[in-house]
Amino acid sequence: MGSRPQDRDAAAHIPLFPSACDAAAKALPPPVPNQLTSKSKKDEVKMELENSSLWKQFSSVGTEMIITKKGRRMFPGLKLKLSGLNQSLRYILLLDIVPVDNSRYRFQGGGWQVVGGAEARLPDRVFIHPDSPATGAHWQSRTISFHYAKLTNNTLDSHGHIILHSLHRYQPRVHVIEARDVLKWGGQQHTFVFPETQFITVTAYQNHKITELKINSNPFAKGFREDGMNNKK
DNA sequence: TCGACTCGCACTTTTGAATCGG
DNA sequence: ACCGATTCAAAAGTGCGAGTCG
Repeated sequence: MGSRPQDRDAAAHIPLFPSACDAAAKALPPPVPNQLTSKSKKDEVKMELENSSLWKQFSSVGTEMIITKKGRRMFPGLKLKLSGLNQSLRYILLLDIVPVDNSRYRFQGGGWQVVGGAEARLPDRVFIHPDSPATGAHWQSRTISFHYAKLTNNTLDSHGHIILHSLHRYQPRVHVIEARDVLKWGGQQHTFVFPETQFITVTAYQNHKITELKINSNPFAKGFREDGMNNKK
């Protein structure tokens, strides 16, 4: 490990906000309505999902995300590349996760079935990327990762984690907000949605194929791989 | 009774402080 | 005094499975 060169210019941004909190969600302009998608702007701000192939691998099986009381990271995580920003302007990056439909699901017969209506929608929480606000140059010079964001099923959560209902289908969204003045977020907004990052929340994996994929691709789960140290037989 | 959920466990990587060498 | 590399222990991220809850 040792030196991490990207820490050096971490001072180039001013950490003004906690990574996530309700207050920040309220201070925001209302979560951007869907009409602003990446393709709709003519100034060509672009976002690319860097680990798209991994996401698609999961998506083709039916991505499941564990949610826990204390908060669980997403795997795969969102790894993004930004381009088309003004090098010297400051931007804030946000992650939010919105319901895809009004249904509750159950895994049966090898697939996901709708078994009823969704739970009441909870107050939206956003995850503010810890580098925010930072210059366009900063965002464009590296892979942007939201792996610090955590998901929880605890509706009373006080850690600022994103609160979701189990067994519901969700779609992550990333917002890029121009912040000319750190206190005024009124600038242009861009919202990016990658359909392959859609997932269903669970408290325990339902589809064994997803478990396999996670074990084989998440380094923390290495201990469960068959070729790993853990095959005690 | 049963599906959804919780918790402790073994195993893993990551983090960060201390130490060393030049 | 400085800087980078190395070491090492603590912290934190995994799925599992037994147990709990409603």
